[in-house]
Amino acid sequence: MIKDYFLNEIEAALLKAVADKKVGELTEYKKGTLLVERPKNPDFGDYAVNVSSLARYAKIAPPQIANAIVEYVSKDDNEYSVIGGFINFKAGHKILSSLVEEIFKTNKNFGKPENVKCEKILLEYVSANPTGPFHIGHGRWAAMGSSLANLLKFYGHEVYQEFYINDAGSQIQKLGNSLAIRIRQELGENVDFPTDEIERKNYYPGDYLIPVAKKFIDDNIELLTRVHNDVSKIDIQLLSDFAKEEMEELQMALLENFRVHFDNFYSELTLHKSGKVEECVNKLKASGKIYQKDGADWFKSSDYGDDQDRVIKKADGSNTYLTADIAYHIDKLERGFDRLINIWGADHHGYVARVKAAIEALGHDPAKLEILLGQLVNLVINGEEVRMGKRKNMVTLDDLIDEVGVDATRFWMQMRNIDTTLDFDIELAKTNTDENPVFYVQYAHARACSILRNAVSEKLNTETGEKTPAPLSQKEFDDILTSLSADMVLPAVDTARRLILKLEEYKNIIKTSAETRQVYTICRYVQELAAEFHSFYNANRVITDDKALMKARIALVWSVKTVLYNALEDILAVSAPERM
RNA sequence: GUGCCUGUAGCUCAGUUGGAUAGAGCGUUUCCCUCCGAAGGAAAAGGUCGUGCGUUCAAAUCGCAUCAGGCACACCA
Repeated sequence: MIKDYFLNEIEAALLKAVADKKVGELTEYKKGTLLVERPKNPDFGDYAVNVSSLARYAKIAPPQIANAIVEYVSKDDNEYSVIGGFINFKAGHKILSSLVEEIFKTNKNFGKPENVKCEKILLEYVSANPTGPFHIGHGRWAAMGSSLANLLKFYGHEVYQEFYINDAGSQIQKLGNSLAIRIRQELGENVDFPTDEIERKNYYPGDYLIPVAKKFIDDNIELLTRVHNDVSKIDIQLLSDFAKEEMEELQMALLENFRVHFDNFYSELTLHKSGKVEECVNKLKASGKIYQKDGADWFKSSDYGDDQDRVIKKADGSNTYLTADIAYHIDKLERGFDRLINIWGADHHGYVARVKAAIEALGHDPAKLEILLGQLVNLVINGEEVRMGKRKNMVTLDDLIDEVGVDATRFWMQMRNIDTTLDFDIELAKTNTDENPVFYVQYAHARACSILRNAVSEKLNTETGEKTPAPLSQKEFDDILTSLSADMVLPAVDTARRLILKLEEYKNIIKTSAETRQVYTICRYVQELAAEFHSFYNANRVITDDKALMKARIALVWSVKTVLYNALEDILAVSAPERM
């Protein structure tokens, strides 16, 4: 990266200057104390280093230090200038043109860091209950999680994506009971969900079980005849399982449509059935961190930083949700992953301490578990926030995608920092295309493709009917793609410095984005690159009579197209159309 | 009451382990297509970085306090 190159030059020069005692009283320099930054004012240069922090040891003024360092720098065709305590750096043509060559050589792999220590990562996200359709919040985790997986893989890790199905517990009974009511309604009985608020909480009154009820009736004509349409005679477990499977199918289909591809769906139920939960409880008991109180078994999680102890086995002998979750995380670790990354909604933040506590109590390293807490999504309709909840007529993720499309939904869901509450303005995302950043970026890609098409197409004058030959023959164009050298880019460098620097930035964005798990920086980057490209396009003609210049600019356009495509399609899973 | 997240332009948000004149999009105003996609570009206006103290050469960034909003505080899942 250019910034690394620059820092290396500065540090090497500084060490030489120190050795020659030219930096006041400074006698040693530890690499890494100087930081490269972006000058606020681009006129100063492309990158800068502030040496002021050395002043207290050198006992001379920062400008003197800066000048001393620059004396020792090997400049090549790059520019170095000193303003105050800053050493500014302006990349020369060599660096810039070879960057374009690098994009051509690496293509799909442009920006992939080298020498990454590959970790085997289990990324768990969404993990919804199979009791209903996804709501909008799930969409955020689905989009972010799948893109994070793409990013981490590209970065060089091995990523296994898993969805934990919460298919155990009382909620499944609730689901079965709710389906029973819907079936009875379909069979013509005059029944409905309880109107009492507290009673109603034992049911899922959403409309979504109506089609499930219809399907159940179609599939079970014999059974219904046998019981004379008396639904109460049907085993409730049968209804629960039926509804659960239907919901799971719906969820899985939606995920695929949303370009989210899990490697595994892990059923909580199988965890209980396999005895792993019980095994886990026994191990915890053996560790001596369990005590009895009020007839329940308590885990002393407060010994590991939790603010209070937690029940692991209820007085009635059944396990809590936490118990299964502990067993699940232990199972993940035993499957040999180096790192577990979970995306959880912020409403689950209370669970972080207790799960980590249990991991530690069972002899594993809690630092292996990394939990990304995401703030929730608010839906904004007509400028008003609509609280999301599991209630009737809620807007489902499915509805949202129908209205807005997969591309826009994915982009909007991940364009904000995970720490901030996301306001999803449905009107804005669906009606107002020009306020939609995803269109802006896609437009840049389509425009780049269009220029590349025009470069090899003959032109027809609609008035005279005359044809002018293509600016470049297909062979000339292919030659650029197959054997572009840095020298060929040189004619375009002066008018494209900002664009090339922005392309270069992609390498750094990939690195920091992957290391901090913040995919939204890629959404921002892609908008910035699009803006630079639009600006470049308006200021410079790509297809011109100067063939060398044209080829150089074609190479740039191709580079932009490639980087946009890689970021959109391969990481964000947003389509990069060639025409719009 | 306790814990976590947030507070930056009229609105939505950036601000890279503290650095030069705090940035972008939308909205407002003014320009730019006989020529590669105007779904675009160039420019202007718009700020006490919630507030107050502190740390230091330097604070939107770090610490403390405080105000405001969100989320969570189960032998539910």
